[in-house]
Amino acid sequence: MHGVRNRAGLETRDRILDAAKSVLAARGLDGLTVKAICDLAEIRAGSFYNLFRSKEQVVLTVVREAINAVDPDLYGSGDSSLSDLVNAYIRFVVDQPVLARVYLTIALSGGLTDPDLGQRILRHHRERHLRFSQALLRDREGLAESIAMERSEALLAALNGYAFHAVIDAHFDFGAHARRLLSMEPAP
Amino acid sequence: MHGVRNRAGLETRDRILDAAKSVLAARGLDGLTVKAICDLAEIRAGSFYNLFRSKEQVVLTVVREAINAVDPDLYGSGDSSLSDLVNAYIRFVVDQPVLARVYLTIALSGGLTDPDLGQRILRHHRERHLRFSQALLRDREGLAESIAMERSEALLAALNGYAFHAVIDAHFDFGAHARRLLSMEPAP
DNA sequence: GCTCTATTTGAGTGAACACTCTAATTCCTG
DNA sequence: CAGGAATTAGAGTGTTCACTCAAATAGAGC
Repeated sequence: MHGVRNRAGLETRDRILDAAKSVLAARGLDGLTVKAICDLAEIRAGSFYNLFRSKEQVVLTVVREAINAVDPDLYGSGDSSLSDLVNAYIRFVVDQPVLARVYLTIALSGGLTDPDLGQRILRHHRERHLRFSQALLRDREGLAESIAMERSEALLAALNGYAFHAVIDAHFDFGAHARRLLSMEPAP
Repeated sequence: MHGVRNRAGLETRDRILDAAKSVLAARGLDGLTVKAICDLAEIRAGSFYNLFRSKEQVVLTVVREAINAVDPDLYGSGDSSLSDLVNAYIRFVVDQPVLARVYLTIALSGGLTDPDLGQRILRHHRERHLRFSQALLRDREGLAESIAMERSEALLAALNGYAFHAVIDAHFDFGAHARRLLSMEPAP
């Protein structure tokens, strides 16, 4: 067999990524050092650099995971309702607060250091806006497309604003607020 | 006269704060080093530490300035309309994008390193929510207070979400989107 | 012009950082 | 069980960081 040749390496790789996420949650992007990751993963620096080319590569991997987590069925059926999409967002923020914080942090500070990353995040945001618009159009038949674009963009902005609040305030009930946004949408 | 004894020191202090804001805008919180500040302000490290106890103190000073900038008339007449408040927010984000980015960055990463700062930002957010609610109540007579709280909170969240978008996307027209939020509010 | 304080200088310190390298070890494969 | 590749250990490298400090300078008040 060839597939299990690097089994140990894959396990270590997961430990590194888990440790990186924990450190990011506890100490932020500034506190994310290779030493901190290695200490938590109980490995030495040599192993780290055997599996990752740089610390930045670990961050990028975690961010990619965060982006996929917020849109679990990006390549799914494509006929979700608006509340499906909002509920997916709620699940992401509530179940994976660490990744939510990482995502926002990288979006803010990553755009400066790595233009590609900034572009990727913007593209992801535009795709999500499109999905929300299309879902709203399906929910409310007869709604003008321009109005749907406008309303879904505002809804998405409010969700992002609430997500921001949730990240900086552990006591904030993100789920309740997000669901309330849905009920504020004018009925069909 | 005693008041002009430290004139030179005050000038240098301003140069340091201006330089810090420029560096923050160009390179983010990670790129903010004492050396970068001193180079831009054309001073040596000794002068820096003659006027500030630490780099953190400079950051805190800049953040306090940002908080005051977003609420220019915090202790003003207290009878502003909702559009007044939104316009003040727009002016802040459009005219001072540097401070806007700093504010969001600090809110995200600062809460971890300095709990006081996180508390301060949350308190500021709550105060702003109250002002928005009261303005909405004045605009729409007969509106239930709980509904006003809910709607103004959603509006504020959307504004914050749009501000986030503006910070990571230079081409985003924040003013237009923010004003559109106002027109989406149900008429009186 | 003298004095005294505020200010600036610039070399220096130690710690922390990301990352490298070689030798040892583990463990799959044949 | 032997060969070899994958993995790991851990000391080490050079850089950058925030911050210090003794000495030089500047400038206001008498």
